[in-house]
Amino acid sequence: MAAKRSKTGYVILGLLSEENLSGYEIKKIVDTRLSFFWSESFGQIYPELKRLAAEGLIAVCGDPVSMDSKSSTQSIKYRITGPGRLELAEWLKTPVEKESIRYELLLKLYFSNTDSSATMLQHIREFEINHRRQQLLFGKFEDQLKQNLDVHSNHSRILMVLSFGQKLWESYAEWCGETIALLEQDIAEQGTSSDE
Amino acid sequence: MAAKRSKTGYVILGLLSEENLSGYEIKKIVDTRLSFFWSESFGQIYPELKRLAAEGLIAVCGDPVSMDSKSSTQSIKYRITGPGRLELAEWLKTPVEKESIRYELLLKLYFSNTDSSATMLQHIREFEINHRRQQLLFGKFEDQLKQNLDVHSNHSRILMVLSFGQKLWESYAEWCGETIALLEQDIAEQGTSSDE
DNA sequence: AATTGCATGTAAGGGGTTACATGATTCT
DNA sequence: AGAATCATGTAACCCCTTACATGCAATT
Repeated sequence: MAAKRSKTGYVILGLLSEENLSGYEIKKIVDTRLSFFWSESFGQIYPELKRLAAEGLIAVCGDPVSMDSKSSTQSIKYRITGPGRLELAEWLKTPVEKESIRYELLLKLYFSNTDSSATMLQHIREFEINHRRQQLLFGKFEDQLKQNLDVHSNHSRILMVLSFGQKLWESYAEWCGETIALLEQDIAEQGTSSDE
Repeated sequence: MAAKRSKTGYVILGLLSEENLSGYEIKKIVDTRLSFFWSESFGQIYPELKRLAAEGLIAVCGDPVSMDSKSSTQSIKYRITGPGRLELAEWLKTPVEKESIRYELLLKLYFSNTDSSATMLQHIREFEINHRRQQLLFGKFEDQLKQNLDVHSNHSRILMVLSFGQKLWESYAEWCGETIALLEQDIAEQGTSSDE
């Protein structure tokens, strides 16, 4: 248990605990499988990979056997080490820090007034579209996961995470529907007075 | 419409658009009324107040009436200016940036496996407790708001924001209940089958 | 008189995004 | 050959939190 490290480090350890990956692949996975509750950028991943390697928690895959399929010569694959697994396990035990969530949409809505109904309507519609896209992905992920339950040893945990996302996104959808209706009503009532 | 400023600036402008406030009061309001979807720290607020004042978007309340008495010797109240209101209105129109949400709880759950069920159970119970506390506040806020509908001109908007929070927190509660049950089941099964 | 709370402020540092730079590989 | 994509890496910058410092006010 080294000094407090950034969350990025644990994401890397966590993903490497399942399979050997390159920085690029890690980024891709985060952007797809974890995207609805996490994000990382290259600017964090690559330096952190070097840091973790320097600490001996991960190591470059030197084995020529893993060069099988389509892996290219320039891609640097890492594997997790014993100390790395320990570090990951240790982190899992530490209390979860309070998440600080910031919804700019709510901020705008909070400070808006009746004469900006049209604008807010537009914002919420956009919010709805973006999130509906993600909502569709949940179904796909779930199907994929249930098809090969044996690939990931922790598939039940992943299903729990997915369930969290589904519930949240359902809330989003519900709220969007209701709020859009309210705003449209606002606009209709306002129809008599001046508007842009 | 000055250069792109931090969100803090708009929070300040938004709150000042309703009433004159000091930095300390702004912090208190954010920590209560906005806390479930936003946060600010003094380190952001005070410098931003000065920046906004320098740009002429807000100004120190120089009310000579309250200066003579001892009421406001140390507290510096600000008011929004005409340009400030314009800037706020301008920002309301700009598209909402994609929120980047990070749930460390989900990260841990995602990387956990069957032999850390007890730990995860603990994490989720803590999550449940923390969020149930907030959930109780929603009711209070709603009551307060409905009692004095005339105080805030934009009470309907605030109700929309509250509704968002309520739906989200209901999802949290629901998910916690289900997931805790699953984990308890895991642990029970693991207890009977001695070891692996 | 001393402690606690109110209120403003600053400095350090971390965490994270963005933009840029550089090659290699693959596709057309 | 040229374009697009893959892949690694770095540097600058920004936002934000934390910790600290200060002084006034009210309380005990």
